[in-house]
Amino acid sequence: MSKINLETIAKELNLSIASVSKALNDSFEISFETKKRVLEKAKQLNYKANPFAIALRNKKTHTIAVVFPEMDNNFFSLAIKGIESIAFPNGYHILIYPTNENFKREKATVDLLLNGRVDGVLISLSFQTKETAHINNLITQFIPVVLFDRVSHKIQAPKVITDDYESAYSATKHLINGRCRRIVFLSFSEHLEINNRRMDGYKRAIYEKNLNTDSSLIIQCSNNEMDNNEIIKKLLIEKQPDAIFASVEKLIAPCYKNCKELNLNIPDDIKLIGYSSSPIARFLNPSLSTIVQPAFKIGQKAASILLNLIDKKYKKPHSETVVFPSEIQVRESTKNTEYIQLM
Amino acid sequence: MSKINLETIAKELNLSIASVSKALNDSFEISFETKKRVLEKAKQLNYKANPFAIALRNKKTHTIAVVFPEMDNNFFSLAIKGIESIAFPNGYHILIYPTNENFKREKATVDLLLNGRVDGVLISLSFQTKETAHINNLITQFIPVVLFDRVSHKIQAPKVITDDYESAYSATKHLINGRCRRIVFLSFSEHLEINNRRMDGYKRAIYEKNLNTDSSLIIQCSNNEMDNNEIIKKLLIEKQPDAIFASVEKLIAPCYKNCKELNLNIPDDIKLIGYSSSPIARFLNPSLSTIVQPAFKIGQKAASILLNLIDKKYKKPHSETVVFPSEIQVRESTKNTEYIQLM
DNA sequence: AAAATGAACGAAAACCTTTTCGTAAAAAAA
DNA sequence: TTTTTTTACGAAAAGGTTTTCGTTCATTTT
Repeated sequence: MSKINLETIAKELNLSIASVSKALNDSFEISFETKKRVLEKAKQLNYKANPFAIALRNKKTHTIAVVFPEMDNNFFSLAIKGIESIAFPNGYHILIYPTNENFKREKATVDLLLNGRVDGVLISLSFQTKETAHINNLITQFIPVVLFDRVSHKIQAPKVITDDYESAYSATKHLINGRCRRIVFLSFSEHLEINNRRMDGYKRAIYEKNLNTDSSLIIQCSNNEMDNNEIIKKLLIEKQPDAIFASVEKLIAPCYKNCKELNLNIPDDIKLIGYSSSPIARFLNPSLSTIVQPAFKIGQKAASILLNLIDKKYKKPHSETVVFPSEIQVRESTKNTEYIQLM
Repeated sequence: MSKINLETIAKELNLSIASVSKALNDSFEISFETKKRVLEKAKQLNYKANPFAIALRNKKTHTIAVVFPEMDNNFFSLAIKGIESIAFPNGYHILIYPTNENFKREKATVDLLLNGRVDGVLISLSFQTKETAHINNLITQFIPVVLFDRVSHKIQAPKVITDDYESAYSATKHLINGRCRRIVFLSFSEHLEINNRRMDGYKRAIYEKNLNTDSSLIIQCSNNEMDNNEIIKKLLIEKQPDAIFASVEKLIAPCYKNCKELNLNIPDDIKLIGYSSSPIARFLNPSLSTIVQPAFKIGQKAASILLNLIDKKYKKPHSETVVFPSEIQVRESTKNTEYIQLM
């Protein structure tokens, strides 16, 4: 069965290709009669417009790309779900490019997108990303870009983030109020501004209470699961912290694991809080106090800004930063059971 | 800055468009000298080939689609990660189409793919899908399709699944060995064959031990979180089961929740096991016994079969079914603590 | 009745690339 | 030297669509 195109329909109806195209696009130049005939014939022949011919001609792909660090990550899954909830109803297709937290990979994919494959790009930076020239290239080529969550001030584009400084400050204060004095901050990537905003929120709360002026309780983690496991085990033994603040979700599991192995009771011996988008944090043992980002909303907002950018809905060059509040959910892992110790 | 195309390069070098194209594609027809000049000029002008023109001309998109039920789902996230690990190194782009477990949505997206936007499609059926004509349409149009996890025998295409019957049988036997007699099976979608394979494995184990001949302990769940919560609460009260077997991950959280609310101790009062791809099942309270599917591998295998299909690597019409084994991980939620009751 | 307007459609260019086939000149063979 | 082969390149078609600009014929206006 050979391919059905406009010419096929045109020939069958003794029309020109132009008229068939116009009829299908409901142009005013075509009579009602003819439109009807064309529509019928198109349906009868099961005609499907070739999306590449359309994209080539119209310079519009109706496709966006999402470049993000990690596929198996509750936050990004939810964010992409939010993106999709905006993109699909607006007729946009979504290409995904997980970078696996790898800068080279991120740069390679962004470079790939310079050829006009997509109308716009949503990006959340990788663990390793320190320079952002590759992304600025996109912008230079007039490809709309919106950053979300892991953003950089070096990129002049709209950004959608959460109140990282404030939420980290609150979480740390929550720990301090729970009588914690040696609070470890598990830092993720020192290059990422989101990490530093969270760390600054932590530091602020620490300094406010004059807890420890040195930063020996700020622990740099890696992106490697095994390494992190060792780092956390070592820290539990050497630093003797009374609380851990995990700046990203993936650092939480090794905390549970090592506390269990070292016979450290959460929350009696050590309290634990962390950023998390897992729906089952409340069923962990003990249930985990979390800072929850509105991942779905972040995705939605980022996507809708991107679509507006694509459709040139903004008068002036546009690079607002939208900040969503995170929510702290207090559970057992930071519960104060001091009364037991008093007995 | 106007768009750079082959013509731009051709004019600058006093060559024809044809020669430039051939040079860039390293054709034997072009001299080494000329190739070098073209390559240099292309780099200098920052030339990027238009992917749509190429796709139009070559009838090859280097893009695949993944149609799957749910974005925020550990299994599918991991499976897509596996897909990506094969697709990207082979130069394929990935379009994602979550259906949100909705049949209309699934059909609409599959219909969308009939226009040749992609070279092939990976599909995992939605909760609601009972008929598969839409997918067979794809195959009729010679668009390669590979099914994974949630497959249907009505579709003649390669399939990648797990040993659902066997793993469900083993899991049920594990519960029976733990002295469970009233084992509830939480069925997900009665239309999905995967659900029925798992249910059959459960039934087999039940019948083998002559536990209950009626099927009143097979509980049909929905895709709605609130509904499922009510269903499970009701079942715990009315059926008084001593074990629950959750056929999908999303039914596990409401089990924990309602057991806690009804003061049912897991595993003393009631045991719990379920299919899950969550990395933190072992940190739940109590830690969850799981049946783990090799989600990443499933994605990889499905993708590599699809790419072979696209490249026509198979001599004959190809519709093998690849079955991966699942792994049962026994943890506290099914631990036998009978000795406590003996005391 | 002549002129102006409007409705309905077609020809052709443009979007950018690849590939077939043809051609000219240079090199090799006769 | 003449003929054949090889090397290196160009012209043009094809892939499918949209859009601009004509053109024709019917209708309305003066």
